[in-house]
Amino acid sequence: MEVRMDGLNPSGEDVREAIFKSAVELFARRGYYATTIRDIVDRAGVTQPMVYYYFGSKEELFVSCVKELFYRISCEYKKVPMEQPIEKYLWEFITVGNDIYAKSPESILLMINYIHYPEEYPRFSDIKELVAKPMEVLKNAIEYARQNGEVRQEINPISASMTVLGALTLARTLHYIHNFIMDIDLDVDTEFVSNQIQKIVTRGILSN
Amino acid sequence: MEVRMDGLNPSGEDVREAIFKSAVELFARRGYYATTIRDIVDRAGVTQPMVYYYFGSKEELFVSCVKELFYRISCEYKKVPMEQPIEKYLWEFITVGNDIYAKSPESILLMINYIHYPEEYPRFSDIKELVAKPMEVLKNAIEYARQNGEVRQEINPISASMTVLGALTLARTLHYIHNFIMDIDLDVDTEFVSNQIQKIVTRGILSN
Amino acid sequence: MEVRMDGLNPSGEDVREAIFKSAVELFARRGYYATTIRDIVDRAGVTQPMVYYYFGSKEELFVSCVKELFYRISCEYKKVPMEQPIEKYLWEFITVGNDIYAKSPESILLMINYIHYPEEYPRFSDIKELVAKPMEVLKNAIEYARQNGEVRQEINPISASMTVLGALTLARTLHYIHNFIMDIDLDVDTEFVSNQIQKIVTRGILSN
Amino acid sequence: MEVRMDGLNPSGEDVREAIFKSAVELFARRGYYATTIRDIVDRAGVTQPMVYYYFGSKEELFVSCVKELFYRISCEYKKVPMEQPIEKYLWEFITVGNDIYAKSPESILLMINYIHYPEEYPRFSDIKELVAKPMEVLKNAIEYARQNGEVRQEINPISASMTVLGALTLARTLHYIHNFIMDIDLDVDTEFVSNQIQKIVTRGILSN
DNA sequence: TATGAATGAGCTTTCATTCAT
DNA sequence: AATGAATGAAAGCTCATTCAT
Repeated sequence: MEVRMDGLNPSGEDVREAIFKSAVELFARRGYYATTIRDIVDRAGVTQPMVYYYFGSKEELFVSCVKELFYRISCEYKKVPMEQPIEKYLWEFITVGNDIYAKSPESILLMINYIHYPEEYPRFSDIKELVAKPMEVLKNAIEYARQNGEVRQEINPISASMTVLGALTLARTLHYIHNFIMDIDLDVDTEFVSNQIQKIVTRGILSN
Repeated sequence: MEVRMDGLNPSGEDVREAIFKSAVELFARRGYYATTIRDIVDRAGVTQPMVYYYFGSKEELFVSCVKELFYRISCEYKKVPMEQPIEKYLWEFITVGNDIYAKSPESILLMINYIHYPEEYPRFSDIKELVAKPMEVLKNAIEYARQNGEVRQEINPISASMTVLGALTLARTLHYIHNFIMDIDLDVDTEFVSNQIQKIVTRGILSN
Repeated sequence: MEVRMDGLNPSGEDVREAIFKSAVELFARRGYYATTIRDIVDRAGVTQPMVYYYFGSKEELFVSCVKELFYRISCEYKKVPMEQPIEKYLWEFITVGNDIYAKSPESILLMINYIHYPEEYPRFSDIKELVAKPMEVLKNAIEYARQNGEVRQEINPISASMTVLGALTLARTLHYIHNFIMDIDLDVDTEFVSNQIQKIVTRGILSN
Repeated sequence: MEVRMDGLNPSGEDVREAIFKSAVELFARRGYYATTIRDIVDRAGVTQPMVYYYFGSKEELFVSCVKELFYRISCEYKKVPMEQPIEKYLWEFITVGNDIYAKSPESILLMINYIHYPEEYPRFSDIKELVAKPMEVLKNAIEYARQNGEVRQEINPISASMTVLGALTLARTLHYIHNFIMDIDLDVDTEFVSNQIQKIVTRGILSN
């Protein structure tokens, strides 16, 4: 499997890419079991055996998607510099997630779902560390601020980061449901809610 | 013709109950599509047609489960009295959820999953209001405290309740994954984390 | 199984009668395999096991219906007196069938279907002679008229009776389809068509 | 890559054809509901999913069969030239049907059954016109002869054609039952009976 | 007589996957 | 690198029938 340096895809890689994209969207919206290979290839405009040629099986295709997305977002999160007030850090961290969600809600959704679905998705040990990465990045930043005395001692960094990510997760999910699936009672403006979450948590953890 | 005190039919309702219980557990852990009627009846120790006799179809069985669980937890949440400091209210609210989770994690999981799974589960318009209920109960309490001046004016009650519920949701899910599915990196002590969440949010929203 | 002399039915026989009636209607319209025991008992307002109590099985219920109907119509046909011009006889014979069809199209339909459906219905050797009876009655009348010189020698009575019954059968079926099932192109006035059939066949077989 | 002269796909269309043939035979003999997909594929020597690959569903397979057969026979009937004495026309018309019946009784049976079975078969509006076609062809010929004065004015062409087709239908059905299903009392020689029917009807409708 | 509850067998249909080309 | 055709296994569901009362 030849490694390519450029961003362009020859006809061959186009097929692979089309499958990948279509798979992410469908796995995200419908889940692993409710998504069929036919759905994926129809949307991608390719034939069924191509999935097996490029990815080996449905499961491997799924793993590829999840890994790739978790890897990408971890990278983005890591770019946020820790050497700044935790208040600002938090906001930038949240913004990174919001931007990705805005660009392709499915990417975020797939990750959310994967976490919130104990057994629905196939679980693979080599995904473990990837799944925990984003939360770890945030935890490290809060820990760092706590060592600086910026954050109260009694605050447990992992719980704090869980609070932030859990809140965002729910907000984005409800937003998605409201906008794309059904008119549930809660209309969520992600921008505004994100801001509120940041305010609440910041004040909740700051020292003075 | 044995007479029973509980109002249930001698054997009839037992079968129904067994199916229900087994369905909640499996739907919660595996999701709707990955759970088969055969799985459910095998675990319940009954035969397939019984599902159709008592519930009509897989979908109706699922709806029954979700409705019932959302209804039950809403009732519990509503019992928490609003006429007390928001700090205490929050703690009691969180405790109610934790207790249910402790008793039957699957019940909570199913509700969590149902919310976090845009299209995986079948969606039914008559579930809408039930799904939104728990969050509404919490929102009303925060709104009430805000009108009392206990909570800062700039705090938006819906966002605050989303923060609480989202955080708890993620905490419980990670706990479940860690304990029941796979040894993911984050070992979560729900008691402790709940306490932290309550602390952070309380401080984050209180007036002074 | 007590034999009853009167036409009244006690509550017991009511159930049996209700099942029978409902069965005839449904078997006639939907056929044997497309009619379920549930359909029958629902329409009859009784419970499923009653069918087995009174008739033993679905098949036996069906046999009862077919036998009974063929027997009844044979009796009616036999009442038409042979000692009259074949032209008049034919008309009376046709009229008997039309009257029954008018009163309960399903009775006639069931017989028609049973004949025209080689394997759809279960076949039972003891039904054989009953099925052939109506045609035999007509055949005998024509044979009688032929011996009298009223009908041409070259006419084969069985073929002639087949012509009459086949024509009537098709007419009634198309009438039924048109009126009860779907607006097929051929609107059939049974009275008028019967008259035509009688005219054509009479002239077709008469001597001079 | 073997090239075939008949335009059919090497193996592909063979499978399709085998399913079609087997379906016609079984639907004709047993009816729609008593025929299972398993029966069809077993007889055809193919696997179950092939039915869905080529026809989409049991119902669509059935529709294909009925449509195709009605279409074929209509075409044959239309080939009989109207510009000849109605006596000869009738004979040729009858012969066309007899030939097809001789070659594959099931084809004719399926059409007969479809007409004589009000609700047993699924009914589709787009089959309506096809079903009425053969009778229309015959009706037109008789109408034509009537305008020429060959047929009496008081004869209604539609009733006359109903007489012919109904008679033939019954004759063929009884023949089929006698020969293929059970030894019913009426042994029918289709050739002879057809001849009789033609004689009776011809004389029945002719002018002088 | 009558019933609510229960069942084994079998139905149509779909799925992930592979083969021959 | 790509495809049309094919398949074994299993899904959701229904049916005629029976059991316990």
